[in-house]
Amino acid sequence: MAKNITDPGKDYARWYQDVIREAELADSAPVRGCMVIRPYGFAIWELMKDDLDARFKETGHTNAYFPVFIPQSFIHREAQHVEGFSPELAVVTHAGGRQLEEPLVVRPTSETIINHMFSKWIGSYRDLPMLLNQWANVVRWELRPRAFLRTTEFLWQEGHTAHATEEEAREETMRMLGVYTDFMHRTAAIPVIPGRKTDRERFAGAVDTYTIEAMMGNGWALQGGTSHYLGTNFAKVFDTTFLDRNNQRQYVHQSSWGVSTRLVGAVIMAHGDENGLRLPPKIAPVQAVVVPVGMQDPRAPEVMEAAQALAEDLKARGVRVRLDDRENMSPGFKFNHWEVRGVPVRLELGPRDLEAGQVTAALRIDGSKTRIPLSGAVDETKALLESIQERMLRDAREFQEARTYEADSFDDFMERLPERPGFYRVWWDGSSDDEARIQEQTSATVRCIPLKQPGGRGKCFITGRATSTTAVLARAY
RNA sequence: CGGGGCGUAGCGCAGUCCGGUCAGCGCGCCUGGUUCGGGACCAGGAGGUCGGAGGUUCAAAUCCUCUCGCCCCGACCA
Repeated sequence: MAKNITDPGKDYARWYQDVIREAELADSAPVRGCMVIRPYGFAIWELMKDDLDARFKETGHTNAYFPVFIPQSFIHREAQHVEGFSPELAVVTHAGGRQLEEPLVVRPTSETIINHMFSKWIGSYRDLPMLLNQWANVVRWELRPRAFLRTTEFLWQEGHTAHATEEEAREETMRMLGVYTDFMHRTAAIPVIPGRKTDRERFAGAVDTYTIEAMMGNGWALQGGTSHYLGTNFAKVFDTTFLDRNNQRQYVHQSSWGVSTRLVGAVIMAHGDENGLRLPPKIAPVQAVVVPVGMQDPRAPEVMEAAQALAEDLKARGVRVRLDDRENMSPGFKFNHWEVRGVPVRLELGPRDLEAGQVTAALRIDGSKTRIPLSGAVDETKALLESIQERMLRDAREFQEARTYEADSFDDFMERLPERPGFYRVWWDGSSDDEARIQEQTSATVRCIPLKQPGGRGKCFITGRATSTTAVLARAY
C-alpha cells in the first residue's frame, strides 16, 4: 500500500490532495486559491493542450491573443454577464503609482473584449464565420478554491466565433461540444455525458449552454467543459454587425467554448487509485519507464547497456520513455516512484531477464506483470500502450454505468443519494425553483439534459407532470 | 460570510488541558560504509526567533488579549 496517500474510500478530498503532492503535480502558492503547476503536472496539461489545439485547427480555428486587462465598463454592458461575474472579479484600480481613471478588470473570460475587437474586424458577410481561439489565463475570485478544480487563476482555452446565422452558430456550438466529447473519450479516457444546461446553470450571457459531465471516483460529477450559443447578446451591446448579401445590417450570432486546467483534476479523480495517479498513455508525460534491476550482479554493466538501448529504441519510435538509472536507490523505491506518478508501463530489466532474452512489463492499470521478448519489446510496448488507453476508457465507462441510477420520486432520490453517490437519471419537467429546492435539500444539482434522450414519456420526478425529457442529477465539484 | 479544524525543522506530527531538563519524533536531506528482482540498513551530521504583536510571570510553544494565515464542510463556478 502507498505510504503518504490517504485511502480514497476514507477521505476522498484528502486523497486528492495527497496525490497532487506525491505525484508532484502542483503546489500551493502564497496567494490564497492560487497554485503553482509543477513540471510534471504542467506536462500533462501540455499534452492535453496540444491534442486539443490540433483538433481546433482541424475544425478551422486559428489562435490569437487578447489582453488580460479589460475596461470595467465592458463587463457592465451585458446585463446577465455583469450579474454573473461581478462577484468574482479581480479589479485593478491602481497602476503606475496612481489611481486609474477607469478600473481594469482582470479577465474572467473574454467575450466582451473579443466582441469589442470583432466589431472592428467584421463588416461584411464575407468576413464570416470568424473562428478564433485563445490559450490564456483567467482570474475568478472563487469562494472555495480547490487545486486544479477551481483555482483563482487558471489556464484554459476559449474559443470565440461569429457567424452570419443562428443556425451556423448553433452548429458550431454543437461541433465543439463534439470535439470536447471526443477528446475526453479518446485522449483523456474519461466518459462524459454531453448535454444542455438548465437556465439556472447557464453561462452568464448565453442563450444556451452545453456541457460535458464526467464522473469522478467518488461518484460526484465534474463539468469538464462548456460550449455556449451566445445568440446576439454580446453582438447587440458591442454592436458586432455585418452587411449581408442584401446590404442589410445584421448582428452576428456567436459561440464560445472552453476547457481548462480543471481537466488535470478530472484525470486525477477519474483514473487515480489508492496508489496514486494512473495516466492514460496519450497524456502521460512518461509513457514507459525502463528500470534496470539487479545492479549488484556481475552482469550489471550488460543489463545497464541493454536498458539504455531499449530506452533509446523506444524513444526513436516515438514513445515518451525514461530510463531510471539513479544509483543507490532500491528497485522497489523506483517502482513506487513511477507508480505514484501514473506511468502506464514499467519495463523491468535484470540479469535473469537478459539471460532469457526478455523484459518484464508491469502495467500501472492493474499491477499485472507480463514478460515480453526483448527483441520485439518496442512493438509490444506500443501495443500495450494502445490497449491500456482503450481499457482505461472502458473501465471508467463501466465505473460510471455502475453508478448511474434512476429515481422516480424526489423522496426516493433524497433517500438514496447519500448512500449511493452517482448520476441519477430522472424524468424532468422542473423549474429553477425546483432546482433550488433540490440543491438546498440534497446539495445535488441538475447536471444536464443529456443530448441523448431515451424517448417515451414519464412523470417528472419532482413535479409529477408528464414529460418526455430526462435529466441527470448529481453532486458536483 | 456561516459551521468545524489547524499554524512547532523541507513534509507529516507529538508536546499546550496541568507554565519550569520540551526543542522532540517519523520521513526527507548531507557524509561514510554495507545493500539493491517491490518503498534497504548501520553510524555520524545539518536544520526550528514554536504564525505575528502585546501582556501576565522569577520563568511562556504552554496562560490572557489582539492579529495574520491555512485547511475541511456549505453558498459561487471552467
